[in-house]
Amino acid sequence: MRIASWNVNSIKSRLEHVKSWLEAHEPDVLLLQELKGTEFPSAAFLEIGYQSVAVTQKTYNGVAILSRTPIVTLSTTLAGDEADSHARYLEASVGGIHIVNIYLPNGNPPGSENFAYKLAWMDRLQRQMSRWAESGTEVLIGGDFNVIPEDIDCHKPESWMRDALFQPEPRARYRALLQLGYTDAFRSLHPGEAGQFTFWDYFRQAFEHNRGIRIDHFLLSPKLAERLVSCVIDKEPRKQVKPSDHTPIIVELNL
DNA sequence: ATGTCGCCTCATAGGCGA
Repeated sequence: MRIASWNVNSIKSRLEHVKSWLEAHEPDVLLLQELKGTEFPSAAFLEIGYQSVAVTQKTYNGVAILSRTPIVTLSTTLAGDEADSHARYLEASVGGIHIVNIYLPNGNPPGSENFAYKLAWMDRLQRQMSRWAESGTEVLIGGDFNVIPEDIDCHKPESWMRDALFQPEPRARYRALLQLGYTDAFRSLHPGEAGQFTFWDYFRQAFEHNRGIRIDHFLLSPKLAERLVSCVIDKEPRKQVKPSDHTPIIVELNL
């Protein structure tokens, strides 16, 4: 089973990019983040053989799961805050696999209300992942985590020192997720490999110089991690005209 | 501080979020 994740930075602006990528790669499942609008073009994806479930809001955020087989929605909200109305979480069962798509808050600037919301969101995610670990629920969590896990995951730590994605607090929380027994699929298969990024700023020709960060991740529960075959970043979509600032990451599991 | 996108509106320019 191949599962991909892609922050598209507006599905309206990126519909043709996503469709052509799906037709070329035919993943079983695609997780999308940052849809940026209430309209989701489910009919356009159905035409090319993908069913979909989307959680949307006006202007901001938004996540969707696309699949060639039926999707059973389990939850559209992350537990722990009834007042949180952001469209950032979608939990589903697809082909017998428990899949969670997240768009973790950006949190900039550090020290702001946004930053506090990010940390609280990560605490809620940790509690949920802890419950799954305790109950032995095998689950894959994928998406835009908005966390640069280690120094090796950015081109130059100095450039990200003042950014929320690189602060000690979110990084400590990301490590805490791993300590619960989850595996960072990409890093486990590519230990010590530098220069592997999923996001590059639009400005200053960041992509051309490979000045990026690795913030789109797949975390696997123990038994799924045993089934991990490959995890690759496809840089090709980032080279296209009018690209998203993120590019897809694809994980393969032998089920 | 800046760079560049995409969205929205007290809309055709500017603010916000990323």
